[in-house]
Amino acid sequence: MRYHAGVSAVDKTSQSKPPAAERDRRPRRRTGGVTLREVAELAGVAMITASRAVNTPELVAPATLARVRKAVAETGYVPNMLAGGLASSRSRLVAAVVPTIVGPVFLEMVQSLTESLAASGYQLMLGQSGYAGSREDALLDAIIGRRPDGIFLTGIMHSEDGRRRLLASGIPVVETWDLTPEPIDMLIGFSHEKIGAAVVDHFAARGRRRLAALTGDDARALRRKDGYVQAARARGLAHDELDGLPTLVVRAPTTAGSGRTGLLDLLARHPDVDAIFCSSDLLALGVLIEAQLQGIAVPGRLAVVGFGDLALARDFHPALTTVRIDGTSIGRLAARFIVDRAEGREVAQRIVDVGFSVVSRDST
Amino acid sequence: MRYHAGVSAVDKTSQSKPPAAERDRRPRRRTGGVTLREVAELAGVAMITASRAVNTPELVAPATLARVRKAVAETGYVPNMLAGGLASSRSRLVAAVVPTIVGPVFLEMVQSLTESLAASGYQLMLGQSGYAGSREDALLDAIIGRRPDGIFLTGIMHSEDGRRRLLASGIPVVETWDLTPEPIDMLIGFSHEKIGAAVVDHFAARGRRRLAALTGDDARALRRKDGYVQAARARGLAHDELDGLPTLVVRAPTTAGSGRTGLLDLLARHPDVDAIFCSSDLLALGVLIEAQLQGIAVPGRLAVVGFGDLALARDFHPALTTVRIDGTSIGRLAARFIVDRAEGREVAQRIVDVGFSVVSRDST
DNA sequence: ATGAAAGCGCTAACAG
DNA sequence: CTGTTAGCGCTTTCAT
Repeated sequence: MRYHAGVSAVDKTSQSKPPAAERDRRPRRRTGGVTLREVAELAGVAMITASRAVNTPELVAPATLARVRKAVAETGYVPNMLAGGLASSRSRLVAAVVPTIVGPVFLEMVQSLTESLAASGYQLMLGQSGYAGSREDALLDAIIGRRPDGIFLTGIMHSEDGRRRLLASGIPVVETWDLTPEPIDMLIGFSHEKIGAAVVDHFAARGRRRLAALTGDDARALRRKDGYVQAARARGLAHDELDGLPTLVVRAPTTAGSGRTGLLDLLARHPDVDAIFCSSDLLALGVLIEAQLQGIAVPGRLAVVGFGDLALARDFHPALTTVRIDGTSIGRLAARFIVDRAEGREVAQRIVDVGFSVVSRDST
Repeated sequence: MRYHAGVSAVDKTSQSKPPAAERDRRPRRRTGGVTLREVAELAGVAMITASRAVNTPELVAPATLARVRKAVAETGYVPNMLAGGLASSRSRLVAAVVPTIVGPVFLEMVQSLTESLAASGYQLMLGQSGYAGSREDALLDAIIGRRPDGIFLTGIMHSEDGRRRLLASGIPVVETWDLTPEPIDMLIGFSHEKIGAAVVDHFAARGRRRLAALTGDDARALRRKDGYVQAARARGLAHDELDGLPTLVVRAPTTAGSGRTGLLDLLARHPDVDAIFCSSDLLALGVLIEAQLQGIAVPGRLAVVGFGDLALARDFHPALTTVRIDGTSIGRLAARFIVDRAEGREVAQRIVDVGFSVVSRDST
């Protein structure tokens, strides 16, 4: 349509008022949405007043507020939070990093985090690092570049470089799902070693003497296994010839399929095993499925404990004894920590051990 | 008080001197990070050149590029994408709305979407609408306000108001997981009715005559059930006295627990049922568990079909026949659509029916 | 290939 | 309670 004049035509722009759209002088992009300026003009107030009406209505006189609200409704104004975030250094964005979203263990946590944040007007950005943590570093730049008001990490950040960059960014960080004496910033976790020990207690209390472990090969699962083996040794439950316990390590992410084959493997090598601690409920479910198929009575001849407390663990037959982590609490607490920080409040307790529970059901 | 005391958390590379540090005129906040200006100064180029070196290195002379890169490395500069997004109207953020992240059906899709987007430098924002869709409207403002480069919707946006706002925002939208002749913008889906019909075919081909349905009460599951009942009627498989089929509707989200009680309910009322279509794999797994407990042979006396193709469906015994949706493809395709749009390319086909497949296993 | 100027849309700092 | 002013950090436009 319009040919961009732009050339010649000196046009000193006596910038008095918006010229009648007759000639565009310096064409600059306009995103095209309704802006606060238009709302303010329509309401007959200054931009900042319109801004206050939207963000802190309690600071605005009722009559003014009503006029601005009317203008907002008429124009369909939606605040540009990118601009707002830039001006105020508050993006109201929180980044979460999970190894993978598939695989049910972290879901409850992410769900609770999303909801709690949404309730405070924050939005979640999701990043997947992969179990290997390979993408973690690239993710970090993508995340820090968005200047989120908080970063939620599943697990501890081990890479020195990652820690440094996170620290340098000045963004509040919550590490979760593990414990360490030196978190980057805040920490909400539990002890994987203690879980292993608690499972040994559970088995021992039920008279099991021949413990075994079936575990995924990710770092935290292996630490649970180590805690389990240690505790078994301490109780004199270790196999002497093994200098430990019969253990089978399978590739993460774990599946019921590897649980099924894992059981067969384990029994082939150690037929007298009478208790298995699995590093995930899926693995444990696989063990239960295969045990049933093989006519191995659970809990009669074999006791099984899982990890994660899937909904299915309760509904299975036999119902699965498992270790429960309260993901909902972790998510909610993390959201509170981050929002508190973002709004300038001090977080009283920076390291929280949320613990775990062994949910005793029919499989033991 | 070690971290985040306000601005500078680490020693900022002994930068020579912030110019004109003494003549403070009007104090204004500084977010405290390294900015492009500092990089440019250190490299001895204009800001815009530094910007080009970072974003479009092919437009910059090699020597200049090297100097800028060095400055970036020395300062630890991370571009502020909020500022960049504001200036360029390209946030490189994509919003995804799912009913819930818990409940495994959408996960595969979200995972694939996240990864595909990340590969193109885009980040996912996650929003949960709840099955009722109640929060959908509030979510919409939160999303539009962030000016994402694309919006991914699980399901069709039905609310007129929502459609209007989405349209008005001018943001590319991908609706998924369903079909409609009039999508807001782009659509990647499949027919729930046809799924119901395909399951009837599957049962009929295996000689089943007494079909039943066990279904969650969310809209799409009910449409699958309707397609199922219609097709059964068309084949003369309907119960005359019921004017349809034995059907039990349970509250979403569905669980194995409701599958177990559902089976008992259904059989109590219709003992002759020989095939059940469940609206989710979890429900179907519950049916399998309870059937085994009751000594009902599957598939001998009862055939069972699920929906979603959980990993566990394959590993169960008997392995579960189920309807598979290729969430990975949907996610990948959606990412491509959105990125193409964001980068100004035209999307050739705006409506895609990805279909589904009935994965035949031992439960039928 | 590089640069100067002019904002993107909004809010923090002061005044009144 | 309302307004003025000056940017947040970056990229676009136009000009070398």
